[in-house]
Amino acid sequence: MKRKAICTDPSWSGRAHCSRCAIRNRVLFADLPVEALNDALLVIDDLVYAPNHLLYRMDDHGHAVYTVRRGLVKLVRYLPDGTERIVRLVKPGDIAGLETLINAPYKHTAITLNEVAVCRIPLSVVEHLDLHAPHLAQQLMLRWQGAIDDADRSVVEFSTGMAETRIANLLLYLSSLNDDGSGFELSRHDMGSLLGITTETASRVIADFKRRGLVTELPNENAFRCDEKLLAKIANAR
Amino acid sequence: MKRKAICTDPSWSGRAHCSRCAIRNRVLFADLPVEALNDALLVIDDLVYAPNHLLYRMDDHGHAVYTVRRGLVKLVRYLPDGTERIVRLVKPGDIAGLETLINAPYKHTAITLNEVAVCRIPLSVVEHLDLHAPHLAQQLMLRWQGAIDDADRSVVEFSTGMAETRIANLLLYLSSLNDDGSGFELSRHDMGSLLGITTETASRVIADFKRRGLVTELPNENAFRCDEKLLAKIANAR
DNA sequence: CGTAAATTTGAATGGATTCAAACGTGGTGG
DNA sequence: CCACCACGTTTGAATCCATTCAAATTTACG
Repeated sequence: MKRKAICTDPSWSGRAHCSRCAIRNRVLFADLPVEALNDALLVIDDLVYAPNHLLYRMDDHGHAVYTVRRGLVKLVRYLPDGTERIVRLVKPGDIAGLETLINAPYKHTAITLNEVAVCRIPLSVVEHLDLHAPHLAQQLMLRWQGAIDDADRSVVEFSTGMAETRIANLLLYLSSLNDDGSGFELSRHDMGSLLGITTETASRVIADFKRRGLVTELPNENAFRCDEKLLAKIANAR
Repeated sequence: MKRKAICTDPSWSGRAHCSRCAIRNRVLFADLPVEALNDALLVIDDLVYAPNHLLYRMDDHGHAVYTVRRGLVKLVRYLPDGTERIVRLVKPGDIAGLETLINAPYKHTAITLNEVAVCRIPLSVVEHLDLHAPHLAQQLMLRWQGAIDDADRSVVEFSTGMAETRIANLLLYLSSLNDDGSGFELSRHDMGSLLGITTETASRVIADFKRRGLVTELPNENAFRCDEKLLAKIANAR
């Protein structure tokens, strides 16, 4: 049961996020006849997933990309011993599964961390638009570069130095994502597998930060209010 | 003093590597009038740099991308304390400085590791070709995805687990690059800053590998012959 | 041949992991 | 409503691994 094209439905509540969408943005919109756009967007699904839901699995060859509208998605690889390593996080405005555009199978397993709202865009839509709207290539380049930036951050900020430094960098990053201070909480386990440290170490450092007043817990579970000045000091120490 | 367009000079010795070039490949070649191509390629420089030469510096806004024809280039970030962290390696066929295509300043400092041969391609050439040869977009996507693959590798294989595991993964990767076993040697210091460990630890592990017969030194300096079976065992252990 | 740089090795320290147990919280069923 | 269980977090103690600082050794190079 396919719903109607959400992007062209003025009553759709997710409309506010479209300006961040690689497909439906001002530049692209201007180029295309409205009917053609509507045709293409008709098959875009808007989906809301519960936390810990599998979006796609590594090595599957998918036929869709996912633009995240709300929440966080983790891209993970499984190490030879079975433990999971989070390669990077996909935040609102990012696209997961870009590799399908070059006809490669998914290179990670994608799992929601929070309640996540995504637009599922079939490969055929992107290819169709690519022919009729050259500007899409530029938009896609932006997303691609964004993925590289995030990957680089995983190396430099999240996988380098002492556990304290990594946690501080992570907290600063997460709080840079949310203006209001909600929606981007990670379990100690996920922190660990994103930072390349154990769950216990993540817990110890966070507990220590709380005692030192660097972070204060919000009524919201696992949400923090961060003292950005002091955290930055830790992140840049040594 | 500009030399003539190397790509169109049949006597050029680097011609064999052109098939791996994003700009000058079969698909692209077929689409374009020869004269237009020659015009565009005229300003492409082929350059050979000594080891440890700076290609570009982070935060500079450049007007060129570099396709590597021979050798290895390291992309580094400098940590707050001044130490360098290698984010990833650029190998033959890869492009360094892709971020200039979205008009962003360079996101790393690029330094040659070996004697490196590159083609320096001005941004204007790429943009010019982009208009006249739509297939270039697909080629660029491939390079972009390649960069992401390498960044992911930096996280999963080079920044995760014990020092032994990381070194084993690195040696396997390096030996997968060279069929003949030459050209891709790293100093202990560079190994360390790529793997997120100290120079001493890198040295200790390599020395241990040599004693255990996992690698044997070649007359070539810092070049190894690896026992891939045994190294894979170490990389997948635990 | 002699000096600078890179590699190797040693010993002590420090930090993270491991294994274990205690604690808190949410949800289920009696 | 409470007892109980499952699950995530916290804490502890011992061990292991990597770092640090230092020195010895080798290699590169003028």
